[in-house]
Amino acid sequence: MTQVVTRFAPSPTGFLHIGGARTALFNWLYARGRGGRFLLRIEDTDRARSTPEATQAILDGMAWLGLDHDGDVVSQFENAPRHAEVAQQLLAEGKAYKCFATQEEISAFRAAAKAEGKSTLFRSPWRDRTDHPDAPYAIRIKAPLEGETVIRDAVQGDVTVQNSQLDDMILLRSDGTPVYMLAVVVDDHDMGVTHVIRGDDHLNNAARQQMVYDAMGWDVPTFAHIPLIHGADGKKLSKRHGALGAQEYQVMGYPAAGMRNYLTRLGWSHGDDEFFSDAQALEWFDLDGIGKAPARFDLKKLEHLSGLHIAAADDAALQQETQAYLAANGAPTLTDAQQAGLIAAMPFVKERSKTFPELLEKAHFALTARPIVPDEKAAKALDTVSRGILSQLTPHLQTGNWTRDALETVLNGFAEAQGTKFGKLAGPLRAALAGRAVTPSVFDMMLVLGREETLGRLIDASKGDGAGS
RNA sequence: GCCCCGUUCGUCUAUCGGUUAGGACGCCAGGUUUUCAACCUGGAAAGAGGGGUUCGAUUCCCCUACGGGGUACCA
Repeated sequence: MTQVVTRFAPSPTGFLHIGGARTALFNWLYARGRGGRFLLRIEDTDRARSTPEATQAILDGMAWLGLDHDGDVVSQFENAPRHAEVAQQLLAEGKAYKCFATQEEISAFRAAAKAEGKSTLFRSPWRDRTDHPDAPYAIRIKAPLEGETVIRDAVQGDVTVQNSQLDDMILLRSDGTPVYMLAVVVDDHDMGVTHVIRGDDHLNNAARQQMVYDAMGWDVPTFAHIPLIHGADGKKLSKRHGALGAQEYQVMGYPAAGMRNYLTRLGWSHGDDEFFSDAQALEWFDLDGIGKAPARFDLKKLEHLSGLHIAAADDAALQQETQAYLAANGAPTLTDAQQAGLIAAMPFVKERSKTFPELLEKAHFALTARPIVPDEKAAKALDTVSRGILSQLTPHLQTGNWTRDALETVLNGFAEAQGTKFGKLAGPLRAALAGRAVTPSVFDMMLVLGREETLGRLIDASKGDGAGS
């Protein structure tokens, strides 16, 4: 049993696309779940469109998602000499030939063929000629004219393409540079890639690529062409569907674990399992669980899974990720006091938040120092009557144990004495302690804050300090 | 134009000839409740259309429709 080797091979022409992120994730899952290797190759042969910034953006996106690769990042462009060498070998073996047709001739042919409604497949007249002129030439593969090529795809099944539908593709351009179709095959072979998991936009091309494998006598890797992700309207994902870049989801505050879970489940299934850990995904992921139909991106479900992952995550890890979220947004870093407050509040805020901005909002009480400035909704809860009640309550909290049970006894007793229920007290208390209307339980906040801070805030509020009234 | 692929609730999906077509998100109605989140109970909601094959089709085959992809000296 040979070791599984997968690879992710993006073109560095922009950020890490959400679809690309999923492709990378599938490759990562497949390799890592089997003790294999996951490689990264940048397809930068298009010099005009490739930029170092884009490469970095892809690396950053993968880092956010926790998709670590093995070995160095491979530059396809740097392998150009090797690609040319393969083309020359094929030429020497008579499996490829020199084509002197100019691009003008070819496009003129195609235009004419199209006008007549005939096949635009270009049949080079140079395939069998030996009377070569002294002129620039491209190297074309000598593809079989008859028969069929079948791609044994792990997701799509056997896909048969008639060889008559394929022409002799160019291997090396007349300027000596290799074409992508040659480069992928050579690189994948040289890198020892055993499983090519990629978008199904490459499915048809796989037939042409297979011809190169065959001509070189190389083993064809296992292909798995996965359907692309579509937008909510079923059309190809584009700008109008919202965020396309994987990292935009980090900026919006989704946890990487939630994103991994969601993306894994999008177009792949393991029975009815919806919410799972990385360990489970690694154990369960397999090619035959991948669907053949394109899936639509659903933000609501991502949000739901994100909430479950935040709730299940380790406090310290969440602390780190929350700060990374802040950094990704260019927000000021947390002070030491805020960090301490956040970690103390974490157990109570994580189970009620779906995203980091929501978590931060609910942790506001632990991130802010006196005097607490209430927001609009909180201010409404701190009217004159409420402030009066809070000032009456304060003395009751100056003695006794500072435990949940003790506090419940005090507050419920106080409410009863006031002829009301604790529910009526909660609003003003919440507003006084957090300056917000949406927070964790008031008891939890009091415990996090401690007696001194709690009393200070209650006194502030009952005096109207910071309330702006 | 030609070629390839796809099509189960609004969405993600299960089903691998025989099920009251299951689950999840979302939605609706209740419940719980100190806000939010979570949670509990119940509900509405699907096999694109048409032909076959078969005792029996969501499942196998064909056609149509719709969607996607490919058809470059782009990647």
